[in-house]
Amino acid sequence: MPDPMYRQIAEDLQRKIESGELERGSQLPTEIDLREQYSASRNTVRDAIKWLTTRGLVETRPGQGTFVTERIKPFVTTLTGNPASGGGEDLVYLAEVEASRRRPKISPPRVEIQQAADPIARALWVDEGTPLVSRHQERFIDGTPWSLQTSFYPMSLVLEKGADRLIQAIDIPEGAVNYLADECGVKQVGYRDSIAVRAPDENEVAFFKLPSDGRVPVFVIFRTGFNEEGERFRLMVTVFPADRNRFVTNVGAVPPTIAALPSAQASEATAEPGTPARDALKRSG
Amino acid sequence: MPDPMYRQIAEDLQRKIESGELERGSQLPTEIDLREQYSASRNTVRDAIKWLTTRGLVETRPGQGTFVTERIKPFVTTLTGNPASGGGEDLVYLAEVEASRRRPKISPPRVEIQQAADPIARALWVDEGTPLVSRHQERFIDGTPWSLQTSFYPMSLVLEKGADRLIQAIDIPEGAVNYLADECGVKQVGYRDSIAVRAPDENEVAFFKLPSDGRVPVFVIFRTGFNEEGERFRLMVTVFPADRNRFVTNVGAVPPTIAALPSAQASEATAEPGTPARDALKRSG
DNA sequence: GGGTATTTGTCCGTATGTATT
DNA sequence: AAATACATACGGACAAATACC
Repeated sequence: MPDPMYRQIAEDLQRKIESGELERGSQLPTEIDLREQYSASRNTVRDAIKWLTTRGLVETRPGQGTFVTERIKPFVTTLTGNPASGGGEDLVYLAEVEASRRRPKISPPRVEIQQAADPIARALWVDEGTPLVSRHQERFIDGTPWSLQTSFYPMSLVLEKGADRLIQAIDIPEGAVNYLADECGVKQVGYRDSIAVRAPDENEVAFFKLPSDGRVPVFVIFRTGFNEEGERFRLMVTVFPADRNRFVTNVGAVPPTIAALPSAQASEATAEPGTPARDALKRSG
Repeated sequence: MPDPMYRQIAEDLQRKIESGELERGSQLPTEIDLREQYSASRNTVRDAIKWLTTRGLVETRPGQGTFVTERIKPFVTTLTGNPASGGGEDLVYLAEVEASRRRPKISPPRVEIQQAADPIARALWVDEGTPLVSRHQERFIDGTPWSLQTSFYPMSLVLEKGADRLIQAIDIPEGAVNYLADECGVKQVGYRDSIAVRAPDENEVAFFKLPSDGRVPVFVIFRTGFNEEGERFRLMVTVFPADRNRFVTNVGAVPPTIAALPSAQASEATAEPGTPARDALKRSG
């Protein structure tokens, strides 16, 4: 039993895209042209295009046409670092981005005092309603939006430990983890990252300029920081668009990251981890 | 200027779902009913449902109806472990799953000899065409498909180091990394994980029983193993459905994982990392 | 800036097929 | 076998965005 017609059209176009017959970034025939090519109605052609759109193969631009999507050069973030300096925080972020010859930018933080709500309270192991400081920052690379980050700290750090700079809407250049260690004696001896993926919400679609149909998911990374007593004193929630980001963790003795070697950077940073898995499975399936 | 009608319908239904007015797993009114409720055509109602479907809020079942999607209890995999025992491989996988009182199952491996193709050759730093052993396994939890894993080893390990069991289609119960260390003196002193997300291919849709429109992405984890000389001797590619998996990495001194404490497991394992970020952004936006 | 042609987006109505109960 | 509900496919009309003259 053959596939429905819109699938046949979509798969034929997919084949042309993957074979290179339709080049990356080039424009597809208009819906009217495709209607004639495939002897189908315009709505059926649109269903085929929608199928390709969901899979990220093409994108439509009102008033212009339908285009084969370009490959985005991914940015690689290393999650394992030095726990005492906050690994993956501002400092590491800036160094890592500059090592790959891109220009980072961080917005000034938006600081708020909140009452701990359910999921955040649970992650920090505090009761709901506990006062928290939240610091929210937008991060850019080469002018394009890259991540949204919100960090949460118990207000007790400010009230009892004197961490006044946490409630000031000013960037902490040396990193909040270093600041807390140096000024307040609260040392981060370890952290745990939890990595998940979900559909973006409206704010994220707008900020990252993602397609409004929500087909591009976002990474959500929860970083819980532990002090010397094994207590949770910090939660950092960072959201990254999944189409332009990779994450790396190193365990044990591992040679230096490729990104640290500018000359070799192009070779691995641009390798798309998606493709080989698919190839491997297809070959062996 | 208001949104198009199908968006208004979709957002009204979304509100009802998130407010609990429409319960998880319950059936929505039929398309005909919705057509009358909202005074729209059936096609417009279908556009609204499609919008909700793309975001994973509802699912349609031909002949039955449209249903609010149930939340899936995620399984958490720890990526950081003991490099010498393969961290995150069979042994750790089984222990971790059993600690959370779920029943794991691993298929016998499908073993093949391949010539290294582009992306895999690059990850292993070998020339294209180099002979490789690939070992492919399907992994299940509680009978449901959980991951697809393919490991690649240079054939030189078999030919020169005598790692004969790599080319036998039999599971290596102690783990391939332990086997290579004990039998062949090839010790894994570290590994690097690369984490990406992409749309599933047809094999993955079929195996994981994902919705065929490809809206549920998959995690792809590349694990590159390094020996004492800092050489890459192993590549493991694992694919997980993104809707039922989370990943955790621990850095520095971190208290034991929640999953290791069966009583407390429910509290954090079921916390959805997606929600708090969204809440946080909404509150502060 | 304005007007026009092109292209995709939205919305309608209808008919028929397919899966499930 | 019949009823129900979603899936596919067609055709038409107008709106909105964009590009170009």
